[in-house]
Amino acid sequence: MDAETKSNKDMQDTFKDFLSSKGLRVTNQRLAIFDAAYDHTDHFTAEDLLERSREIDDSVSRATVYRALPILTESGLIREVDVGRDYKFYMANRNATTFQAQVICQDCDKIFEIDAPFMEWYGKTVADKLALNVESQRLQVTARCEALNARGNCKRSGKHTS
Amino acid sequence: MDAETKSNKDMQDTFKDFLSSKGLRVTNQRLAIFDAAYDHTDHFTAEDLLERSREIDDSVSRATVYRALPILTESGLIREVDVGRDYKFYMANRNATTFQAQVICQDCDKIFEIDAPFMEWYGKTVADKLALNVESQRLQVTARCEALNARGNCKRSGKHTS
DNA sequence: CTCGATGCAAAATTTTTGCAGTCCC
DNA sequence: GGGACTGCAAAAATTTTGCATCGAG
Repeated sequence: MDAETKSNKDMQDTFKDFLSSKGLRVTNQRLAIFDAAYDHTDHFTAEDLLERSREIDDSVSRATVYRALPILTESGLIREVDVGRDYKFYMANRNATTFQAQVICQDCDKIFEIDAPFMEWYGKTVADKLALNVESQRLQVTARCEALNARGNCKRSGKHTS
Repeated sequence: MDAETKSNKDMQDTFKDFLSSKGLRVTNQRLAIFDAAYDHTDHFTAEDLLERSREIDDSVSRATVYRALPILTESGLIREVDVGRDYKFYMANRNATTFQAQVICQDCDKIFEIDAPFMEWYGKTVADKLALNVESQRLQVTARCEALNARGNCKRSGKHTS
C-alpha cells in the first residue's frame, strides 16, 4: 500500500467533506483540480494547475481553477506561497504541522520549504507588541548558490519556475 | 534646520551619484520620481508614485515611473515591500539599518514596519544549512486588531491602501 | 551631436466577471 | 427542478514594450 496514494485519497475525502459542510457542491471539475494539486509534489502556479487538471478532466476551464483556488486555500488543503513574483505559487498542504519558511534560490529558481517552528512564537511576540492577533506569517529568504554552481557541485540545477 | 529635509536632500544627491556612477542620466523626471518617493512617509504603490510625481513634474509618465522603480530599488534608496496583494508596495529607505519586518493588519489595512534585528542571524543560519548565500529576507505577519476595534480603542483606524 | 531617456498607446500577463447553459443535490 | 457551478470570452488591473521624439552630457 502506497502511503502517498492513500494519503491523497484521504485528503480528497477531506476536501469533499469540506465542500459539503460549506454547502458547496462536489463537482467533477473541483475534484479534478484537487487531484491535480495533489499530483504536484512541488510548488505550482494557477496555470500549472489548469494544465494538469485538464489532463484529468479536459472540461476544466481557467475560470473554474481560479474560482477553486480560494476554496482550496480556505480549506487549508492548499497553501498559497507568495514569493514576490508577478504570479502566485500554490502548494499541497500535506502536513500542516510546523511553520514553513521559504528559501528561494535566485540561481536555481527553486523554492525550498524548511521548518521554522520558532516563528510561531516570534510572530506572536511581535504582534503582541502592537496589540494585534496573529493571523498568518510568512518568512522568505532569498539566496544564491552561485558559489556551488561555480564549483560545479550545486545539486539543485533543475529550474523550477514551471 | 529641518533634519528630515536635509536628509531628503542628501538622499537625492546620493541618488544622483548613483545614476552617474552607473552611466545613467540625471533627468528631471527621475528626480521628480525620487522626490515623490521621499515625500511619502509611508508605503506607496506605483500608481501613488506616479500621481505624486506628476504634482512635481507633470511630464512624468507611467512608463517612466515603472522604469525608474527598479533603478531606485537597486540603488537601495527605495525598498520593495510585497505584502501579497495584487500590486506591490514601495517605501523610502531612509535608515537602511536593521532588518524590518512587516505586520499587516487586515482590519486597518495598515502596514507596520518593525525592527527584527535577529532575523539577520536567523536567515543566515537557515541558508547555511542549505549551503546558500543569503541575498535578502522578508518576514511578514498578518494580524487583526478586531478586538481593539470592537472596544473602540484601536488607534489605527485610518485606512492605508492608498 | 549622440545615444540614452521619455511619452504615448498598444500589448502582455494574470486574475476576475457576466451570462447563458449545465448538472449536482 | 432549482439554484449552484461551469465554460467562454470579454473585461480588469497592473506592468511592459515598441517607436518616434527629446534632451543630457
